[in-house]
Amino acid sequence: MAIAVRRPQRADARRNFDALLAAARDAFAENGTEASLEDIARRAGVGIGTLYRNFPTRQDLFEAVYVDEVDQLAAVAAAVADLPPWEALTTWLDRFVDYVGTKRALVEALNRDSEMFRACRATMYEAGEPLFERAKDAGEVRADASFDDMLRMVSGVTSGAFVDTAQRDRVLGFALSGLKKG
Amino acid sequence: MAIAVRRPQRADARRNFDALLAAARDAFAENGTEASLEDIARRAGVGIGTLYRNFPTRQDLFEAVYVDEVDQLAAVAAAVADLPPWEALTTWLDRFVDYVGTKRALVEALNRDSEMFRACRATMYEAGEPLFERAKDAGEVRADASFDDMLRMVSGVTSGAFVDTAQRDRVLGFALSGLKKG
DNA sequence: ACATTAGCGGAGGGGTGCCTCCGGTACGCA
DNA sequence: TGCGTACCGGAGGCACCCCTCCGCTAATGT
Repeated sequence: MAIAVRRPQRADARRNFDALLAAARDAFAENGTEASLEDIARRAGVGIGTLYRNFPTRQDLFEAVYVDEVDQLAAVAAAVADLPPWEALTTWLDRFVDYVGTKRALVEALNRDSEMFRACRATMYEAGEPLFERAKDAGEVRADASFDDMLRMVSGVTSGAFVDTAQRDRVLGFALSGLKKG
Repeated sequence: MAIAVRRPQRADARRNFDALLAAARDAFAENGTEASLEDIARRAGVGIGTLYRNFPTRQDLFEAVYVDEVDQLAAVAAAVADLPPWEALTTWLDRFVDYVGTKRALVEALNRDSEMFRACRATMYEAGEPLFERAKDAGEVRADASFDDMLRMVSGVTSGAFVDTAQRDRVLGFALSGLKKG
């Protein structure tokens, strides 16, 4: 998957570029997709003009952040490949949840449409779907559920509000057990 | 449960009050809690000043709308009381979902804190929890789940994004089946 | 060391939203 | 019908955000 915005050549420019990306990641995590661009520039210690030069549209910035997140998620999938089917799947989902919990921008993006998002979604599916299919083949997952169903279920439950983490995990457990065969 | 803001006396004032409430309901449904107050006044065909006179804070307006919604939900609970336990529960939840689907403000409110919200939550629990406990007593629902768990699970799943209604219902079905005994 | 030029950053114009304030309107009562 | 007043509505001040433009700064390469 090709990065859409390529890092600038000059050292100072590269520094700014990276600072913006980091600031944007934080801001999107805190405030969702609607985070203020001026605030992001401020956090990055950079002029608003610099932000716009590197990322002409909000979409561009968001995509740049999003690519990173998806890549990390794909990496986790590879790391759990040798666990038993159901464990591998839930372990990956645990990571997915931890990950997504603080980054609701990612969830909001699940339904965006653009070249880039389709590519990212493809990457995520390539990473996670084999885990899902393996669990299904092992007879651990009901046959009428799809990977997409599961992802949406998990991100739905996760993005809701809970009294504490324990409740969230418990509820997520209930929901997942509804996905198991039987 | 006492209504916080009482309807004005004069006929024109009462008209405006009701128009504002209706406009606010729509606006909150469309845009969530963040809906623009000026837009609400505009929809109601009323000056912004009138809005502020009736509802000094956004919270006041929101609460006034919220009270209505909760009352309607409570009414539905009474209507399903004579179905078999599990059916009664899921029927109520179906209504809850339909209801909440177009009114995300209500979901956002699940975690708010204020005199009024506590009261509303109490009302909703009084309405729905008996259905839940009945299903549990009938051995249809796992013992380690609470009504609160269920509500949050359902509203989480529901508030997520889905390809179509069919997927949403399917996924909701999976999640609910995870709540069943076994 | 210095010229070139990529890159910087913030002022500023336009838009929207929040909330207050007060001159004017029209409702309800006699 | 006419009066007093409850109520109206929007202008206006402030804050924030988006995005563009351009004079200035400093990284780079020779």
